[in-house]
Amino acid sequence: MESEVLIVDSRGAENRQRIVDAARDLFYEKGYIATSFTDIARAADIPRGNFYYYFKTKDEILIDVIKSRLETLQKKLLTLDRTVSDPRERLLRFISIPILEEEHIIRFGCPLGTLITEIGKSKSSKPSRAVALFDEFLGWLERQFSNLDSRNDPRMLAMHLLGRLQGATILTHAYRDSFYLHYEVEKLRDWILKL
Amino acid sequence: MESEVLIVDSRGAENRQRIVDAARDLFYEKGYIATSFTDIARAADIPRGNFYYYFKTKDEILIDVIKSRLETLQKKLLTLDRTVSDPRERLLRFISIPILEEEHIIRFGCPLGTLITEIGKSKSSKPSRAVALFDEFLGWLERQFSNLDSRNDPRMLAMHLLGRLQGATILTHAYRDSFYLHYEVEKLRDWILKL
DNA sequence: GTCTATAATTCGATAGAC
DNA sequence: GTCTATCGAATTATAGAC
Repeated sequence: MESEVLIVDSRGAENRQRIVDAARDLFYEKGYIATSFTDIARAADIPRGNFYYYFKTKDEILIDVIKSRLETLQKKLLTLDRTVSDPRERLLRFISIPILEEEHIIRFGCPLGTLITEIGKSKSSKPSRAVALFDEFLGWLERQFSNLDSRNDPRMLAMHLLGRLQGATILTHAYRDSFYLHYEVEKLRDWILKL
Repeated sequence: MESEVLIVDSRGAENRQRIVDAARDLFYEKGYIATSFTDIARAADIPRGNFYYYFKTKDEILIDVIKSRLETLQKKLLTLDRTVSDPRERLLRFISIPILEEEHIIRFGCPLGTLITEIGKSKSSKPSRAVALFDEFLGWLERQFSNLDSRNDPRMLAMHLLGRLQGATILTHAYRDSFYLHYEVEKLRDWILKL
């Protein structure tokens, strides 16, 4: 055993992160309600008893999962901002993301859309938290459309784009087939190029 | 007490229907998984014990709920076929349905879309049963588009229309606001008129 | 901070009296 | 066909030893 260990703080923080990562995957694959504490504990390889040290309720985990999804999303969009300067090209890159995630979408739908829809049917203030994920998308899209200097309201163009992708995603998930997703993304490409 | 009673068969069939009706509403408002037998029994005003005489499992109820939704849908589309002869006019009537159901969509989303999405994440053969609801829509839409004699594949046009409505519905439900639904339906109207 | 044992509740489901 | 009583399994959650 070496006297120097690089991983200094292998306590709390790491376990907590493991739980959030596991929950994030399970909420996506099985759904929020269908996922039990036992499921998460097993996936994160953390004993059920110890589990409660980190999270008291499922809602608390959900909040962190949403935060995690938000951070991932922000990083992706920031990368797009940095590597691509033309807003039109950014949008084209954006709509190709579902194609890249094709296999997951066929099996589980959109990670954001299905979560927001499911949470939307519950009471409490959870829905408004989840919708922050769409806000992030729409804010970014709105900025790109603004820079395209179109005659149309950029907010509406943003919602139109997001809505069509969500619709294509639902059909892809429902029919377990991505042929329509490809078709719709092609149509969106044409639409963006004409703006 | 009168010797003649008009309601002759107040047994099985009626109770069964009450259960399906209650389950149908609850699955829509709370979601399938979140709805318990107790919820349905209470809403249908049928004792939990007696409940099992009609349905053994939750899946069996789901099958009948899907059947019920399918019948309602078929009736609506049949009525459209009978009262409107022009396929273009039929399509315009069709896309105005979500507007008529606006309040429900804001609160609970699309009754078909949210069910299919939720069921889609479960195992077993349930998903394919639920997708029959989309099939019904798409079949009808396809026939209308065929009669418009367009250059495009009617199946793709049907999916495009359904997808855009589903997308608009998701955003309406997520943001608890129908302004975008109105905007999108207007755009669809223009699109249909140009076909 | 880690883990076991277990409480408390809810759920789907059954048996059997009426 | 109606209803009560209840079972077994699963789930959230806690108390407390280490």
